[in-house]
Amino acid sequence: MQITIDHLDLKQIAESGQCFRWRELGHSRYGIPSAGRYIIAEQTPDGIELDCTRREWDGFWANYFDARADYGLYIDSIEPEDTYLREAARTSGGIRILAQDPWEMLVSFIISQNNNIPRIKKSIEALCRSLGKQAEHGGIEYYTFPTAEAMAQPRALENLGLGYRDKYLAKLAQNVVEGTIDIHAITGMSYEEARAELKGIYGIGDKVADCVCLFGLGKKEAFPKDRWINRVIAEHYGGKFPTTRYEGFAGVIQQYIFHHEITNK
DNA sequence: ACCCAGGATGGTG
DNA sequence: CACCATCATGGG
Repeated sequence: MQITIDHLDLKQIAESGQCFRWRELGHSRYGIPSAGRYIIAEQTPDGIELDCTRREWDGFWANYFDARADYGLYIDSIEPEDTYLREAARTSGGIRILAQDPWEMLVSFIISQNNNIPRIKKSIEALCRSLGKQAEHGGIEYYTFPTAEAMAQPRALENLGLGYRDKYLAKLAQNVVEGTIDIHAITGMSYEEARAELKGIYGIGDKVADCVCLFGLGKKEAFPKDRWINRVIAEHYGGKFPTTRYEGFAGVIQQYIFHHEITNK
């Protein structure tokens, strides 16, 4: 079905570093898995074309693409004299904050630490291929994201190229299986509560906690600061970014900056 | 061969 | 509080 929507550019989202499992099937055409579902999306002049029903769009994918939010308002709120940010929004204004699976975000962003995006994708692919379940959609074969139970099996995380992060993931998976970590409970928390709870998990600090909040818990006020963002804050904002101006959606602004940086340097 | 990566931890001053 | 070595691995 055809969706008419502005400020949604699949290519920009695919290279925005928030999703690691989109598969490029052709020019501006992607296979997208999420939470046990799968969709094929293609960019059109005034929106996107999806191989799902209206019911599936209304019930799941509209939320996934944050389609009910007005990103024009976010862009228009940018400080007019902030030429750097206006330029970032100009090159990256097609990004939306995807509502992804919290468990997948936890695992993915633990893997992301001190790592580069191509290798993050490879590690996650290896994880899914080894511990996920084989599935098929529209002739495309793929692997689902592994459950905590699968990842908690002894030696399950060996030989996947995860590096030193495997011990964080093993502990996380065990705690989720035991019930020591309750992801559903965290989903129901405020940003501040969820962030504090996430930071208590072995291997999760400020940055990863904010990524999970932003991409997995729908907390658009989260503003993850990685090396790129910190560099921009130092070079363009005198060491302090005015997040209060963008109250409630600073994470959207953060994505414009991040994408603008990694695609132009 | 070298530097770097969507950082976090544990130790030290 | 701030700094700092260390952590696996491989992309560029």
